[in-house]
Amino acid sequence: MTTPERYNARDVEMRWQREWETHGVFRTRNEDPRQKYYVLEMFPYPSGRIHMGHVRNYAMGDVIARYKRAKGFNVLHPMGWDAFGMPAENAAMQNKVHPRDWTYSNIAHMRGQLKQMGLSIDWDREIATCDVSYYQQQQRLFLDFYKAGLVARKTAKVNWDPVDQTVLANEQVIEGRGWRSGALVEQRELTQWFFRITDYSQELLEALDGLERWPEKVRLMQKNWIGRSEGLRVRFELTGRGPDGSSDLEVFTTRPDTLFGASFLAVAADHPLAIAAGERDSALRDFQAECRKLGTSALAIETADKKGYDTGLRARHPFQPDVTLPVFVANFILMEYGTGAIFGCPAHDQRDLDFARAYGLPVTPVVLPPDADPAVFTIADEAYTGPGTIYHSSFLDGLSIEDAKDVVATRLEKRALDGAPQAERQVNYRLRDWGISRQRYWGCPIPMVHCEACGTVPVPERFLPVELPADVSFDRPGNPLDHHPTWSKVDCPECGKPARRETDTMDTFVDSSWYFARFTAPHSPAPTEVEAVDHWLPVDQYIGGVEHAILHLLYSRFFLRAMKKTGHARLDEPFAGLFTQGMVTHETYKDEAGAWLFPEDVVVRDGAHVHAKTGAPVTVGPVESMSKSKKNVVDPTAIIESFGADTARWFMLSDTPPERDIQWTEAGAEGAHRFIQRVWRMVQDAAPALKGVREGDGSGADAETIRKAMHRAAAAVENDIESLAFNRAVARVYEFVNALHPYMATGVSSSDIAPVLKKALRYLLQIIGPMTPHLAEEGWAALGYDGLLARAAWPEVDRSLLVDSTVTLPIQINGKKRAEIHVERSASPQEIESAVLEMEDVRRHLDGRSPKKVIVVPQRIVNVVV
RNA sequence: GCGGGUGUGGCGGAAUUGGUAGACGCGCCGGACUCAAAAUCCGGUUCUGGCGACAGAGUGUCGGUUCGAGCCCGACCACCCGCACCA
Repeated sequence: MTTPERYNARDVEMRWQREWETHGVFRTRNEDPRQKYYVLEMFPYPSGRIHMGHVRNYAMGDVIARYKRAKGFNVLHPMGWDAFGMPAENAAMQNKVHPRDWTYSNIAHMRGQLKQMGLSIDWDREIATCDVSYYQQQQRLFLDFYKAGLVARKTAKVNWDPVDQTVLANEQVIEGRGWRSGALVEQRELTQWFFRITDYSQELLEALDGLERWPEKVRLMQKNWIGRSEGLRVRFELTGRGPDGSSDLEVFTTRPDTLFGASFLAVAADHPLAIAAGERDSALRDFQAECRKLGTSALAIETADKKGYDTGLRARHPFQPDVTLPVFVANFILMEYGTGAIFGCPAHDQRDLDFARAYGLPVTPVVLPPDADPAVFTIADEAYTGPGTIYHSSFLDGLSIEDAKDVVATRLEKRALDGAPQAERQVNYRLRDWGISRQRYWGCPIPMVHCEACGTVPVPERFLPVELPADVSFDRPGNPLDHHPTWSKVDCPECGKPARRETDTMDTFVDSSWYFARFTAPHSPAPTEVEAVDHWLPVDQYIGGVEHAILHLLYSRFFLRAMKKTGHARLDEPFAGLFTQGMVTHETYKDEAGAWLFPEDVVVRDGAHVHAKTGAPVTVGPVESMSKSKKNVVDPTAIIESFGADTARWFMLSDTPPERDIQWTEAGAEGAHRFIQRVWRMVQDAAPALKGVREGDGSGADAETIRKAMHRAAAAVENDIESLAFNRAVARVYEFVNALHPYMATGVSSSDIAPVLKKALRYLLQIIGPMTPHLAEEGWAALGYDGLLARAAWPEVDRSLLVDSTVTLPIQINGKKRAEIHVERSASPQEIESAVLEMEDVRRHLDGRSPKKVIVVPQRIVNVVV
């Protein structure tokens, strides 16, 4: 046996990457007549370096892309950059580098890193959302949406960071403070641009049912986020005029059946009625200020007492004219939901109960739990929200909750108050319109102009793109576009008089809401080419982190609908199949002083973790997802340079199911590398002898064994990749290699085996091709096959070899396995039964007893019951 | 609080969906090769008892259905994730 030198992964990988590129193997044409397959991984933010999460994500996507290509599909597998956003501006402020330069140099570096991974990407379709050619099309979409009534400008409460002088997204507010500045975030009323996503609430909800290849978890999260609830808007007549002149107060409720249990009304601190009342009551104003200050963090909500302020107003109960209810301003009512006002039924709502107890309001149960005694049933400190029968409720007595809701609604709908129905059935959603205004520089400018005479005027298409100015400064807080001396000065497109350009830019989630469509015709002078969108979408398999379960995935679903409405697409749903992969984790390390340590600074000596340089003891902490703050990160480049991309890819696919978190370990990486070396050695050792051999079936029992092994491996891996069970596919490859291994030494020179051995090695290379493409390509060439493996078809599977003609059946006696029997696959139950009862082992366990029953499941099991 | 998920050897995890629990990998133990080490190769590795054939126990806990349960049903425990004053 020859002992070749070790496999030099870096040389080999670079060589094949060049080869693929020269031959344009991964370039995809829209006109290709083969069936299409669109596989997409969520595109990265160009932070500067790829991390292990990217490696995992893109390794999975690449397996699918290469596999589908081998299966004869015309595969679209593009890559781009989610390139706008705050980090570029932070870098500009900290390092005096222009966001554009910072971003594009990051992209260049990361593109190189991704190419090192050997991904089968059509780089001709690469896009960055900060390219003018991209964002000008986005401006066009915005204008079309505007014309179609999908854009609104309205005033809303936003998180305002007083130090950075900018709006922050909810995710950027941590414990009530700006994530960057650490300043206490204020709630401000600002006029902002919105997309009318709520127009599609019902549709987005209903269509979730059709997304069968989405994780149930994500569909549920979206469903809860949209938050549909059916209820009733009820107007309560005030006994006098409200401070704002109103004569009634409208509340929203999902429990009209409990109306007879109402003991108060409450409105939000920002409710118009409350604001009007506050104008003549300074104590109320203080209370309102206190409410606004109240944090929205989980802890604040958990611990905050229910507080209220009696306005002195009284409202009439709709069905009990002589009963009046006090109207409070309360700290637990949200202006954003429903009408910003409720009626409180303490007996059947915990918050209302807490409130009622605090203010001494009556607690009247009106729903009697099943089997409860009405004479005894009382509410203590827990509201009753379960099922039951209505009582203490006049004409509703004896009805079910559902029936009572309907009766109340029907009665109040028919009754007029000030000439309008007193109540109206209403479906309410939690989903809010999508505020897209950001007071930032590094984003897509909103193509609008504010004119004193004409109002808000859209920029005409012929003036697009509205380009970001290059000369901006970051030497003071706030939006650099606002500080720019000339940029916002523009003539009104309608009247020609001096006007002001909109200086808000779009939320970066807008950029990522349609990039998947842009990939289908990335160089088009229009946002999309409808034919191309039609051809490629929906994405057959989308892969990314579950952290986007709501925002990005919901926005994209809305966006494609909006694009359909404006003629840029013809379908509703962007992603037919969604897969959310787990995170990459690593052990954490701390030194004696409690400071975090990088994994490369930690070594194991004599079974103990110590600092690599100082030898000081190191504490091993819990395994957590890789993060810079805890320093438990491993740089993919370091791994690729020492072990090669195939090792990194193989590791990421091995062992752990792709939806779960995977722990990166040094030992695991070495194990993966060992496998790469093993396959390489196996192929290289065999290649000289096999190169001239003609593939065939071989003859004899060993050849038969090999043939079965290869067809089974191919069938199994195919099945595993189709179901995204990469860890199982890996295990099947190991099994196959283990099965082949004993034959390698002598088989290559045996005329019985060599032909089938060669074929088996070809199968092996084709099977591992999607996962470790460089290794496979190297072996393909070594064995003398023509062309590139990357272009080769998936091996054909002979189904007849997948089953043996004989089977081994376990024999249980009273459910315990006691023996096995080898029988023809076709053996009849009767034959098996009599053979089993003859067996020595069986007789011994029967110990003279005669079986009560013998259960024979053909090709499965035999169970003898005594 | 509401919703969802997970629980299998020392570890990551398999188990054709009710039919041989622990595939495959990591780790560990032993052996071969070597002056030695690395690499590689061979063997072993759920636990308990036994030299052994073998026997007993075993998939978070308790109970149930079944000839047969990791898988189905009921009750519970632990951990993880999402949402959360949504009326």
